Amino acid sequence: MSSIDIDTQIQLIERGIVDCISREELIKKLEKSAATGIPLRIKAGFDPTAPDLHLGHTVLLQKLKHFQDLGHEVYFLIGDFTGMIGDPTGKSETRKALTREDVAKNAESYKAQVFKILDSEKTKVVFNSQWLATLDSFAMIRLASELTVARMLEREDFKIRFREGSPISIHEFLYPLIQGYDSVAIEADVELGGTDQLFNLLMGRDLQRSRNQAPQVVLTLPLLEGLDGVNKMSKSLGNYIGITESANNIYGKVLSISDQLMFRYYDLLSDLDAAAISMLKQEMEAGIRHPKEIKKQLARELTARFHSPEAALQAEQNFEQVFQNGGLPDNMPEKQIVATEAIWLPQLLVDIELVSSTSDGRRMIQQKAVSINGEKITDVKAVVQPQGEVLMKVGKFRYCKVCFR
RNA sequence: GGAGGGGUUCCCGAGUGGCUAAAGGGAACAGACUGUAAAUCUGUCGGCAGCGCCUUCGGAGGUUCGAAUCCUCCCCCCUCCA
Repeated sequence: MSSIDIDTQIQLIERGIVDCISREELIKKLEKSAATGIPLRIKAGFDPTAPDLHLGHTVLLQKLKHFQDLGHEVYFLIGDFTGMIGDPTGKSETRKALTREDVAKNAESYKAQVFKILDSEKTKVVFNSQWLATLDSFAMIRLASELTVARMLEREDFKIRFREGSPISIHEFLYPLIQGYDSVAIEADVELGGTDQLFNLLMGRDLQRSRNQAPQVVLTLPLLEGLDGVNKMSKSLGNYIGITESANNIYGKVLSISDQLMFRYYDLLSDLDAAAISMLKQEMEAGIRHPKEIKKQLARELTARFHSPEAALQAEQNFEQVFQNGGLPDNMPEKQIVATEAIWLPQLLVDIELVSSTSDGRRMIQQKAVSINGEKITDVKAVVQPQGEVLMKVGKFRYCKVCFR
């Protein structure tokens, strides 16, 4: 398919991946594709409930893009059917069933975000309800007969929960089964997923084999740690950088990560090659470059990726102005407040959503975190006269311009 | 079906009649120090115009001057036996 030689292709594909099962099969598939001109089918599944993509997702999306750059075809699978079962990996919350409208809406939202990275020409968006909704119970039981409980318990997550006596619902066993069946349905050549998906991905191979298909090659990618540097990046933990966030947010959040985490982000997210990254590391360790400068470079790169180089520079200027020089942002949230009488400060803070309750506001004032027009307020009984515009600030990050009317 | 253990504030987890808005840890937030990094130190961490009042310990009732703690019924989870 691609005119690039196989070695170069493999090199690109293998960059940053954790598992490749198996390399030989991958090479064979690439060779065959090159010979026949038929692109490989690259599968990756996504949960239909969370259409807010963050940097963690982009690790996988970038890899899909690599395949597209090599001429292959991406099957972007939205698990609208499996979403109703709930992936047992990690959180065990039962998910509520989504309506058809929800799914359609989420899919649109996905597309808008995903094509910031993927090439829409080489992407097929598919829904697994297409083939799963018509799978009757007879077929389902037949599918279940292809696996054993012992095989299921090989999976780390199940093994641990079984050993500890935590509940495992029967339907959770169905999830890997169905995900594997998806691979059969679209005759995937390669499936990508996070390292936590390894078991599910391998299940696809098993089922494809038992149905006389060539087993898919499984590639796993590392899970990106969130801003806390400990847990994996996820929306529910609030430790994420969303790809649709403002340039200022992306830039600022990247700069707030720890130095240690910074190189992890370089490794997993940057377009710089390994040599360039280790050079940066050396420069930092030798004291030639300040870690903050290196972090700024990363922040610029990532901000530019989801916005533009110009926007990234602007975000940097904004950052320097606001946080390094203690200035004010160019555009901050504004709130209109209608009032005729003086407002008790904690109440005002609640009204403009800078704090969650007046008790909280009172605490912030006691902790010297509140300022009005740059002036620290320490009296919890303070009131604000409703005139003109005032700049309210709580802590380092919470700003609001209040316009009284 | 039988026997036993358990559900506490964002999370983990103490608490078995008043001194308990509830120990301790984590997370989070604020302040100091800084590079909006890490580490560290200090403080806060249910609500309320606040030294007092109100709402919280799976749910609903009850006993008591007083209940997270005792009783009754219900819901949910776990373990062992079948």
